[in-house]
Amino acid sequence: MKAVVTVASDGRKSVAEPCLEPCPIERGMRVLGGKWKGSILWHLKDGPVRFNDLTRQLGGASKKMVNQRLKELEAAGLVERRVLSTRPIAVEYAITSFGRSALAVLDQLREWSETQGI
Amino acid sequence: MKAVVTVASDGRKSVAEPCLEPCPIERGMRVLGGKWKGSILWHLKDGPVRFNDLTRQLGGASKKMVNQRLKELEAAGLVERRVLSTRPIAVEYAITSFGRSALAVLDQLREWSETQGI
DNA sequence: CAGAATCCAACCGGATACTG
DNA sequence: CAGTATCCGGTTGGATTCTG
Repeated sequence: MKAVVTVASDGRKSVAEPCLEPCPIERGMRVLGGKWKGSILWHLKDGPVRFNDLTRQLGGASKKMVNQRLKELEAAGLVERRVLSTRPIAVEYAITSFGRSALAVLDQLREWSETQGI
Repeated sequence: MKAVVTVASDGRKSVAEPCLEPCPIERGMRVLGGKWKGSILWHLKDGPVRFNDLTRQLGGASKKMVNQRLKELEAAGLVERRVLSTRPIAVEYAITSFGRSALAVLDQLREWSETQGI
């Protein structure tokens, strides 16, 4: 079994062991599912967003929460973290091309939710 | 705020408060996302499946787990529970037309997972 | 601004044993 | 067969405070 070690933008390594679920639905859910992850990705589709802006746009998610999910998304390669050299520091998060490939799925989920009145 | 009270097949009431998230992605995820929920739905697409069969097919999910998720899916109207009058008792779970409407989303998730090698 | 650190209650989910 | 009951360690996530 080969673990996937990812080096995040802050230099720390995270060990994301590959999801061994036989069901592709389940594997996909582990990446896109869960609280906030899909929404975060969705909110980045029109361009990079700053950390605090993102937190506010999600309305109801704590900073801690958003930060955790962002790290997971970054480790999975769906999102990119960029530090802007300003004072005070600004950080923006951008969706990667891989992340963008997931938007089709999310868009259908959005459509489903809306047409079904969820 | 109006809570949605559902009466399950065992007669017990469950109070599923409506998801108030402004983001449709998030609302959809609360219904389809989370561990095993998508997979369960997916495994019912070709016809009703018995409880123990389902548990085995998911491989790795405990009975307790599957049962909980099934109750949630039933409360949300995606799945129907049918008791077959046999000895010993048999129970099968079938996907509803509403549940079937979600299969398109799940199928795209499956395709995404597979093409992206997830 | 963008987090990190800490505390803590609530929930989750596995294991096991039991039931009609 | 299809659950329920109980125990229990681990994780989650909110609130709050602190920092470069």
